[in-house]
Amino acid sequence: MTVDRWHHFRENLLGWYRPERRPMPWKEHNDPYNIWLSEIILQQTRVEQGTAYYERFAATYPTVRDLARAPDDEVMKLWEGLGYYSRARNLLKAARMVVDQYDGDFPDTYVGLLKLPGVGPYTAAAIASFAFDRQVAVLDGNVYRVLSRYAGVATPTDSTAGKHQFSELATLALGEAPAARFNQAIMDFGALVCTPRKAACKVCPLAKACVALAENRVYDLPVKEKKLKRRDRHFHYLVIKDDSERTIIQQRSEKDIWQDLYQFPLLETPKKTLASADLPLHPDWPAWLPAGELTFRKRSQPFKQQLTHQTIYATFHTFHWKLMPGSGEGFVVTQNKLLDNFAFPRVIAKFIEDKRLLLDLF
DNA sequence: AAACCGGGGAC
DNA sequence: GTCCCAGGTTT
Repeated sequence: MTVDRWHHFRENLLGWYRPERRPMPWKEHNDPYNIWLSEIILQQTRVEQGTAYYERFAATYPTVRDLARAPDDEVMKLWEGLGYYSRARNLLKAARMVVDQYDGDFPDTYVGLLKLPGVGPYTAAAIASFAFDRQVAVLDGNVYRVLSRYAGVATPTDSTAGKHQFSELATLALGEAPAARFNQAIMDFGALVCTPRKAACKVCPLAKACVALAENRVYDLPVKEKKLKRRDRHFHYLVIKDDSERTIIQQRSEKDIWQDLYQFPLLETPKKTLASADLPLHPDWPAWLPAGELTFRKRSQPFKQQLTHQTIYATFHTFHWKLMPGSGEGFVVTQNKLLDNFAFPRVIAKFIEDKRLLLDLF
């Protein structure tokens, strides 16, 4: 790929770009806090899905100091439903680091930004260029696709060699172009023109020099080498009610999915089938829960929750406990109406929502 | 280098 | 069903 071809790439990409073609609230800002907030929310998340969350976070926490003093549970609740919850934990850690160690000012270099938890190569480049006008190229899923096709590079993008090679290509492509505008442009271009399927090659301003198009390899690029492996998991939740509109929840602490979110007491089994009457025999049945004092009420149909690497089948077993204690080790007794204050995995939030619609519980 | 971490939407 | 999304961290 010659210098001339990257010049052509740059000029035609910038000629194509119109910021208003893909409106985003954070395009109106150039302050690091709003840029950082939007970039964390958008990691592995579609713009359409993340925008509402960004609006809520920006309204609730107008400055990094507001965010830094927010309670953990409140931030997790605001993040509920967005997934990849380590982002929310790192969001708070980073906000507190900026306030405590940087006097409320974000680092203004790529390397400095990389020190913040939850900020990797992409996000550091995005903030450095958008907020501080640094000359660094972003490398996200859109950029991999656009560059691999334009240059005809089949090196797997999820390999170490691929990340290196495409990082160099991105820097070549950027050249001396205005970095913020170029980075916005190439990502919008990947999202609107050079899309994974049904790419708009017939109207593409880069078609003339696109290697993949010339060699009819558009849909063979980019290449990924890792295959997706899935496993099934079967969760049995214990929904325990008493006579005064209370129920029992606990916070997940294991290094597993949904860390720090809340749930009903959980028993996991290798197989889908498990009679409600056999639940107390499960090795993980809580020691603080006297099976003899519980009355079984009903079991739900399995709820299916598809995650990227796991398929969760969740069954909810409802019991009545007449003499429920007020508190205990490792669990929380809460009024049903206060469940709204806790962040739950989607599958549990859906169960609660269903029950409320049926005026059945909660 | 490989595994792990969510949820939703397009096809 | 499969793939992808304004990726990052841990093992």
